[in-house]
Amino acid sequence: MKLTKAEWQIMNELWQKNPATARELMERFPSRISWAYTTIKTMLNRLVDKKVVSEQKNGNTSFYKPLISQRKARSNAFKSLLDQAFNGATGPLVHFLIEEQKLSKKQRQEILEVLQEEIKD
Amino acid sequence: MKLTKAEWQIMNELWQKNPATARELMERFPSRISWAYTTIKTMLNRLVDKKVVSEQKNGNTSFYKPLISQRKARSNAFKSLLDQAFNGATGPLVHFLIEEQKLSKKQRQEILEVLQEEIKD
DNA sequence: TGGCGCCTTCTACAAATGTAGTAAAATAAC
DNA sequence: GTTATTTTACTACATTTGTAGAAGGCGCCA
Repeated sequence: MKLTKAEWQIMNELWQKNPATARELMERFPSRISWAYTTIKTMLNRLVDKKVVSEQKNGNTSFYKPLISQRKARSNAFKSLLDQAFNGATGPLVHFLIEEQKLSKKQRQEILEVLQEEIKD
Repeated sequence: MKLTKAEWQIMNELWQKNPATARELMERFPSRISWAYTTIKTMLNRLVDKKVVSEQKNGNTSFYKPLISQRKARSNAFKSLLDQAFNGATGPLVHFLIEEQKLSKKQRQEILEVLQEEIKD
């Protein structure tokens, strides 16, 4: 299930506050995102249509919950990027990651630690 | 400059064969992509509009060239993913990469080496 | 010199995306 | 109860994306 940019913004909050109402989400958005309330509702409706989010009414108000995990969504997005831009190969991506100085020294150090941990087995 | 999925398919070939005519690109596409010739032309036109590709006519025929490097395009795409799905943090991505077993042991080892090299300074 | 085949430019059109307004219904506040 | 506030459901509309057909122009061969 492919999420659009705007949908990601919604989902990113929804994963944090789960379940949430439209207004709650609205309030949580960083100030750079200033959508009309109805815009958020529209997005949520579409996400419900896409079966990415569930809607549960309590009285007149809808509560929304993510139906896919952030992990899963990330996995999908990651895989798309890989297929699309890196010909499906992790190798080039990783090389790229490293060579492009996308990583600060600190980040490298961090990864190194994770890796060392991982590799130990 | 954001590329769409279809645009990536074009660009992926164009980076390989540069410059290329629309028909050349068409012939290079893997069989799973079977676009009408005019579809390709449309995509190319849009890429030219977006200033991602240049068009040079030789007689009646257009030759196209990428105006951005594959590397740069990848960098952009990567950064978008990072912002969108990983809150801009490389850390989670890498964690994810590792945990999801996207990386073989060999790849991990390889990265480790690169990183160690890098960090030494 | 009339076709044939290929190239180009224009135009088209449905689906997806971003963004919201309106009106009516439900709820809260007095 | 009446008013103010919130929420929902519907509708709207421009842009972008995916996909391509139609029509006209040019070179080449019979």
